[in-house]
Amino acid sequence: MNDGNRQEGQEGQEGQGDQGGQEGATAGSKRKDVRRNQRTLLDAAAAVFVTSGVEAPVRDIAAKAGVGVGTVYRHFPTRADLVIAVYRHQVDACAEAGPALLAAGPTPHAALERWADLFVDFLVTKHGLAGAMQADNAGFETLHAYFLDRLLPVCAELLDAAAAAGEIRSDLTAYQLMRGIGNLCIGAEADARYDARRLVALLVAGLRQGR
Amino acid sequence: MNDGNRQEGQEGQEGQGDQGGQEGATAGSKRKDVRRNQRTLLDAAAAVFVTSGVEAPVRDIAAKAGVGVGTVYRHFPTRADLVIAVYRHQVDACAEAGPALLAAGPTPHAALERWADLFVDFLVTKHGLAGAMQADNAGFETLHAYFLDRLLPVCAELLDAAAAAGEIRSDLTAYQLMRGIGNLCIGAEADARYDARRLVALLVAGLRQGR
DNA sequence: AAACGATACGGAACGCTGTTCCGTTTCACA
DNA sequence: TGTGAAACGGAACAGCGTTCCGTATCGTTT
Repeated sequence: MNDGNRQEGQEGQEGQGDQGGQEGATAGSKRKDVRRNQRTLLDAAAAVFVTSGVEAPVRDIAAKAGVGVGTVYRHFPTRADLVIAVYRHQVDACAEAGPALLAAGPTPHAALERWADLFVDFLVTKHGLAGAMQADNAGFETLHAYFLDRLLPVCAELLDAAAAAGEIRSDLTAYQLMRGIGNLCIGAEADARYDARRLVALLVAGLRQGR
Repeated sequence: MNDGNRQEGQEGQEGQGDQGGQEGATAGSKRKDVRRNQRTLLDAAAAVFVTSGVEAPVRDIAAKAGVGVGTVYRHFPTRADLVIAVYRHQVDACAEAGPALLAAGPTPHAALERWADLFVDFLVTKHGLAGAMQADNAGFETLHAYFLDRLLPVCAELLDAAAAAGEIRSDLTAYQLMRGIGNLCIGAEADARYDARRLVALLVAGLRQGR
């Protein structure tokens, strides 16, 4: 689970459905230079995110890609759009893992535990992503919205299943749980003394109390 | 290297002990204007923190106090020192509440729950404090260190007592719990759908599992 | 009281951000 | 091959934290 990103699949994202909509600028262009820059930019961003975190200066990404900053903003109107584009399929994979775990796991609560671990692993391996995903983070609202759109239904499904099975108390919203998990992951990659995974496990365990 | 020559020898009180640290830089000055500005600055900062959060621009604080930015930095070498000075008393109160709750509460775990509530209430009512307290937050290391210095022993005491009483698992460090609580409070004040107190309670409840 | 030396003062200036703007270049199509 | 539309680069703008330094003020000394 180390590398993860790379361009793997960026070229594959044909962008047919694209419910997010913000991808309009970078869909299928007639011009070759546009497509090339788009791809170069995504590769450069992925590389810079790994070394400098998702809050790396836009100029760094532009430099790494060998383009001007204007080009970055033309392709990705906001930094969040760039982050989304880079991590889109990993988020999707996380979303798709939900139902699979629910079907496979011994109990809904076990599935929830595993799904949480998956989500945590994703967040902590992307330098600064958890922090950037914060709701109040100016300029990253789109990122926050994307995570919610994609993962909230999955989280709700797991939560509902566990509640229906009588395993957990049913009065915590999926939104609260998602934010709790996301918050617990903030800064985890920079602090060896802190184990986000552990705390998230504790939180999920806490859901069982007084079921 | 560039020409960033510092001239030392101005701040004469560096070796002065002052460990627990009253006010950081400017304790008892001979000059009247110094003391006056110090006070004005603290009042202004407190007011601005309430309205704009602890990450408010230094210029705003200076303007509110009617002084130049240079004055702010002379009194409080870093923004974190200003934040610490403003909230010191409340942090101290929180630290002192720990042993009191332990003595009063029915069980150590109940005391831990109440203390966590106290800490959460403090954090969420100070706009942005939880985020600023983050370890990786550049320029706020001092703040992080102060919270740790002050509250970690208290948290450890509560945790140890609960563990000794057999109420909780004993393999979570006080540091991890503190960071977990702090993290869960991030952005709580800006999001009505999110209830940090609730999630922290869940986390603390999770400590009981498998005791 | 007046002059003096120390030091605090204000705010311009610096370096670093994200973002916008626009003159110039490149591309696809005719 | 010509041409117009679109993308390009990067200078420019705005806003941040922080530093620097000439000037103003203070407490002391004569």
